[in-house]
Amino acid sequence: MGTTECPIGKAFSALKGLAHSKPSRREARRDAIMTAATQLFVEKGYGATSLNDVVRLSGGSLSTLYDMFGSKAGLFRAIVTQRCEMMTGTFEDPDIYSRPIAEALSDLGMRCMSVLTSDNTVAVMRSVSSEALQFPELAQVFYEAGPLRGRARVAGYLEEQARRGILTLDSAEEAAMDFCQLIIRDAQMNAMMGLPYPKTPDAIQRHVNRAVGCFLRAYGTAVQTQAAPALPGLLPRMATGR
Amino acid sequence: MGTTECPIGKAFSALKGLAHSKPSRREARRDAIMTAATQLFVEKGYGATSLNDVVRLSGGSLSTLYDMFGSKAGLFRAIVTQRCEMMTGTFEDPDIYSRPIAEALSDLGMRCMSVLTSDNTVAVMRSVSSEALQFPELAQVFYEAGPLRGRARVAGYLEEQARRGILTLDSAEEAAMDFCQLIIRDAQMNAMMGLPYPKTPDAIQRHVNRAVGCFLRAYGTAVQTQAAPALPGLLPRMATGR
DNA sequence: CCCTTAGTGTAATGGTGATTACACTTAAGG
DNA sequence: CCTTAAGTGTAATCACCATTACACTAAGGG
Repeated sequence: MGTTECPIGKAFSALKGLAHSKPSRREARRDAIMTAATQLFVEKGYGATSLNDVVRLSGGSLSTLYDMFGSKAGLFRAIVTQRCEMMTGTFEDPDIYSRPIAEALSDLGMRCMSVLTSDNTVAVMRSVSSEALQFPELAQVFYEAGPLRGRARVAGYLEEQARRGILTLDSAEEAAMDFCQLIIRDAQMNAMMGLPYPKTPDAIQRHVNRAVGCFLRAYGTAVQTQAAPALPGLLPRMATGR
Repeated sequence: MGTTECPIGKAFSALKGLAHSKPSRREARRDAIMTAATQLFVEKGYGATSLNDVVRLSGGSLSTLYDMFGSKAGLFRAIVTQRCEMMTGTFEDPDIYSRPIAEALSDLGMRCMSVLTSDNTVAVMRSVSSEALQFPELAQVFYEAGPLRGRARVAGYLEEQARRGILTLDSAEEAAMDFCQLIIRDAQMNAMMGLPYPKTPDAIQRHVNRAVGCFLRAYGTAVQTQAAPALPGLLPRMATGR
């Protein structure tokens, strides 16, 4: 069809991912290659995957791959940055500010865990750290897309709660880090190394609630509380500022 | 050359069961190869290091290398397990039980950080996670030598303090994990990825104190005021509003 | 001095895999 | 239908590297 012929538009839509209606052959090829390559990199690792493997799985031809990505490294970079972008945005929940803090934190915590232990993220982390020596730039890309952004979101929330007198903090960033660490714990590292970590929604929820309890004991504005903060029972207490 | 008595080398060979006095040429060769290989694996990664590189650096010959380690993978395994063993034992300090808790925890925390951010450990972690797909057994070796042992040590200490009524915990293991995470934070991950993390003793000390404070707020047995802080920077935050 | 054993050097062998070259086939606009 | 450009398949090219083979040297005990 006589849809846009402009090559610039094409390049643009390639970058943006969506834009025009035309899957434009090239798009399709590109996607197929990236999908296949991602799968293989995840399964066997970057080093152990040959481009012939990729092509065999994606269909199409080696020549096209080179035409599109320039080199194996280029393909790798494209995939990692693409998947980093995917990680972003899972933290959005405009609703948290209107909910009781324990509930909101639990929600943030669950999102945090779900992002961090998703196959995609684990794969990215493994790739990035594995190839950190060959592709140092990617660590930066990952850092900005993941930890930095996620933590900023948490910090923003914590700061607001501090303003309301519900939390007591000297630095929202520091507290946000603590929060994230308490949530994540060793799940991140274990996932990367193929060691076990909590996987069922149930186990995760239980773990998150525990972590939230711990965090609130450390940062909740002091009322002399130590009584077991089973999550639901934790809510009422917040009414009295200090 | 240098066949003069090296007590350390001797102790090493004693470990292996061959208690005989000879540093035996072979020992020396073995050490030289492992040292060289370690350096290269750390610098360039396992995949990017060729055995010829190793031999070029260590002196000696490829044949001997094969005679001793059987294959590249064998050499890798030998190195990783050796360095895992090195990680163990840095946590020993029989003295902690007699000191104020904040001080003891700070000490544990410092040890923890120093083990975790040592070049050696970072290298091991990077190697293990990089090659997790090819050598899944190594993850286990690492886990038992590192996190498991370290945490057990911390848990033991915490348990005792709970018995004394200084801490309140439902599970010493859980609390120990929380402690370790608060200490380590993202230093571990960042180190692996080549991103920045606190390096100067001063920065580390400051960070550890902060983390210990946080931990004690969460797990210290509740009294109106936090148990006497023996460390500067550990002062209770209750007083300081913002 | 001879023999054995461990260690050395060098040069195959064999395989793998990134990258390129090239001749061929589509797709589709004009 | 013809032309052009993109996409395809296959087979080179070129390196690199683990692994092995082999002929050689050093050391030390007898």
